[in-house]
Amino acid sequence: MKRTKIIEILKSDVPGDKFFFKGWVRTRRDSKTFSFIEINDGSCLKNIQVVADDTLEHYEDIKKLTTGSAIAVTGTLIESRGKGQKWEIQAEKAEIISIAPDTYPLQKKRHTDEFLRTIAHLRPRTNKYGAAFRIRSELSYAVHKFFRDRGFRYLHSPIITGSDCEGAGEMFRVTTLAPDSPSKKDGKPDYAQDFFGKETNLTVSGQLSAEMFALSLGDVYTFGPTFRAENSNTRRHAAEFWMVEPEMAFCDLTENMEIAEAFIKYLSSYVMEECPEDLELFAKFVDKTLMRTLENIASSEYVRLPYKAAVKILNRSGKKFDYPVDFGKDLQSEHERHLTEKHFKKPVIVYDYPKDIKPFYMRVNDDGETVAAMDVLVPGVGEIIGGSQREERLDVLKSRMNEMGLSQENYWWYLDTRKFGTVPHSGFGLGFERLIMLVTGIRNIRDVIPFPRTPNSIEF
RNA sequence: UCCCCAGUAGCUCAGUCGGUAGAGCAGGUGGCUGUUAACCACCGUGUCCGUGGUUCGAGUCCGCGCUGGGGAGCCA
Repeated sequence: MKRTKIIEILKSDVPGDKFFFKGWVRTRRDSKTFSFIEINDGSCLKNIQVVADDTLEHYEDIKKLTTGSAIAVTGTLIESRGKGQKWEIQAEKAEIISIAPDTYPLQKKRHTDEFLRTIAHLRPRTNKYGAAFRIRSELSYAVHKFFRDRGFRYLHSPIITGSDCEGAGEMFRVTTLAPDSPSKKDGKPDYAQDFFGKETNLTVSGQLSAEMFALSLGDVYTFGPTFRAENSNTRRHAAEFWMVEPEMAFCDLTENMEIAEAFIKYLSSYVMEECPEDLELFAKFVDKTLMRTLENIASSEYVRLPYKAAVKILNRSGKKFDYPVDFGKDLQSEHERHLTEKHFKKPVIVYDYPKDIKPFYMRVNDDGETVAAMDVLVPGVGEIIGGSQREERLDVLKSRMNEMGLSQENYWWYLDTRKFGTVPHSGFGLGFERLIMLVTGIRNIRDVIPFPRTPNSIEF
């Protein structure tokens, strides 16, 4: 008999069908002449309750089934006589696959997130983490669907990069040189002897690649791992995370913001539509305001706020900030939080930032002091998207690179696109983990990625 | 990297004024019951994070270190 997943069994609308299924025991309750076994196979949040009578073969062994054990069951679907579940399975055959010893760390009670992080290899077997990672999977699909439906092409940008400065923070070095290699030059590793013949790192962004392809295929996006060697110790940062980076040709900042807003709205609607059961768990146990937040994210008009206007609002707020607000200074977390959580109480897109605090590739505005940058700020998570219209004018781009001390030689291929058929284009980066935090209400990035990499932490 | 907080049984925590550690859950045994984090009775459990100090005496006070968490910066 073919195995059926529990999610399919529970979709039944008539009793009487015979099923064969496998899973892990979540809990067992014994009665005089039979035993209730709740089984979960990870296909959905719900367990299926199995009624195992003492007339079954190996019933003595069935009574030894502990939480975490694995079992295969053949039985008939019947309407449950108890409360709490519609269906249950009257077992005809129960075959024990393995018994988990009583040292199994997951118990039938609530554990702290901190403890579960120490057993990251087992935590997806809990309701909460199972739900989080099913949602993560569904949202990955939704990302592809959103872009594909709009005619975007999916680009695999490289993980190893030779660009010595992608401009987004500290990088992890990639090398095949032995640590004690004698091939040193002026006390530094002699990269000419290295695998690629030059210094290489893990990528901090697929943007530059995406620009090249946007200027060829039109609309493209990347979706892959990204690495930052920053010594960041916060609940919002990881050294390895996944980023979605669309890049659009013939697209200005306004259209860029429209796509960013539509993207977040699509993803939050998608998860409400496709993952109601898993979402309900988070609304119940993690964040009581989650559904209201999601409705807000999915259906409110996002505020468009020039940086200068943001500074004005903050200065007039009457609120004492730890850091002063002033043109030319970047907005601090406390400022972003005030705008999105207190003042507007919904997502806010701040744009046209001072050029001195932004990277070389952002397009200089006509005022000469701001660039066409935008950040999407959401309540609770903060910055979830950062993007810009890219500088397409060769002369302006070159002088910006000079100002910032970047070598044009290393970017000859990047500059080529401004030489040959340059066009206005724009793009942004969305932190995928931050999106999952937003839609689940989970407060720590370490709990939305299977095996988190953070400073001093890479056990799994 | 900086600031703040925490570390006690397998897990979640309590521990008074400095006087030699205890509860729930989990586990074991028995009972009961179409049960729902089942219930009832009984049973065991400790490098009190490590290290140095103060003290007659330290889980408790002080120094240093380690680990974890929160906030800040960096950003997605």
